[in-house]
Amino acid sequence: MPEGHTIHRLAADYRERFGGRPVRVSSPQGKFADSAALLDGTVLSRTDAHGKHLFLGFPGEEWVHIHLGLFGKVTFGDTAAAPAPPPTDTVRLRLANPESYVDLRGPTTCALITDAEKHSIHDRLGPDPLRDGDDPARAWRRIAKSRTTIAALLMDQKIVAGVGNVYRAEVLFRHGIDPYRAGKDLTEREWRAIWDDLAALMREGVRLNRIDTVRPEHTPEAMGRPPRVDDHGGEVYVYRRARQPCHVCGTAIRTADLAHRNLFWCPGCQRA
DNA sequence: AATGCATGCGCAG
DNA sequence: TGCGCCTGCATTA
Repeated sequence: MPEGHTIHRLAADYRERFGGRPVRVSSPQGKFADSAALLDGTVLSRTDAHGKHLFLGFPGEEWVHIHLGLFGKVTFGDTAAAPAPPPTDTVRLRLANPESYVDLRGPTTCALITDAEKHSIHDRLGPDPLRDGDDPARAWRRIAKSRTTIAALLMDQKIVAGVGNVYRAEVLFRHGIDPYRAGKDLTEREWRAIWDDLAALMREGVRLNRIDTVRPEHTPEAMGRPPRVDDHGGEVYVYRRARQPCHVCGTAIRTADLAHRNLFWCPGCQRA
């Protein structure tokens, strides 16, 4: 689940269901129990998201800092009709009010932090295409002088915040860029196009709560092919499609290990 | 039952 | 560069 769009969507959903009124806070699994007890019964005042970091604001300038990592999951439920299910022993954090509950499992981070600590997290993150006013030029200054591959740079949260393995693969495909090209060999125009595209794709991701990257002219209907939905729930060009034919040119999609993550690309459409 | 794998990241060396 | 950490699911035996 978790790339930046998921986190921004969660910030909105937590705020909508729990914002502005007292909330029950607990940690059935125990690792957040002390902090949960401090927060229990207080008001969730605001939420924020930057890249893959989620922040839940409580009185006294305190925040719950959540990072889902690779496995973290969040489940919302309605309790107006039926009571919330008993929390299992893996629920790190549960918020509840009379209408709703939300369970957090398996996060890399769930910690109570100060406003100053939150600021230092923002400081070490790059601009986020989903944050209004974030400046792509900040990322460009670093990309333009880097010998690192653009595939690695896009995953570096200090450079750009919120891009994960799916958006990385898909946006490079959409712009016909070889993932192994060095950052310094991109043009500023290419970078701006990537940034603008990420902003649009990720906004759509927030709205639909899934990742779709296939342009209208390449949908199965437009190309006269049978319908498809990739098994992670969206429609994509290359992500997890190793050895399958490219939807556009038919070349077999390639995969390689890049810093312990699977990279996918079409050697036909993405040339050096 | 055991294994492998996943949309992530921080740390040691 | 490799390792550990968080969990659930699908696949293999």
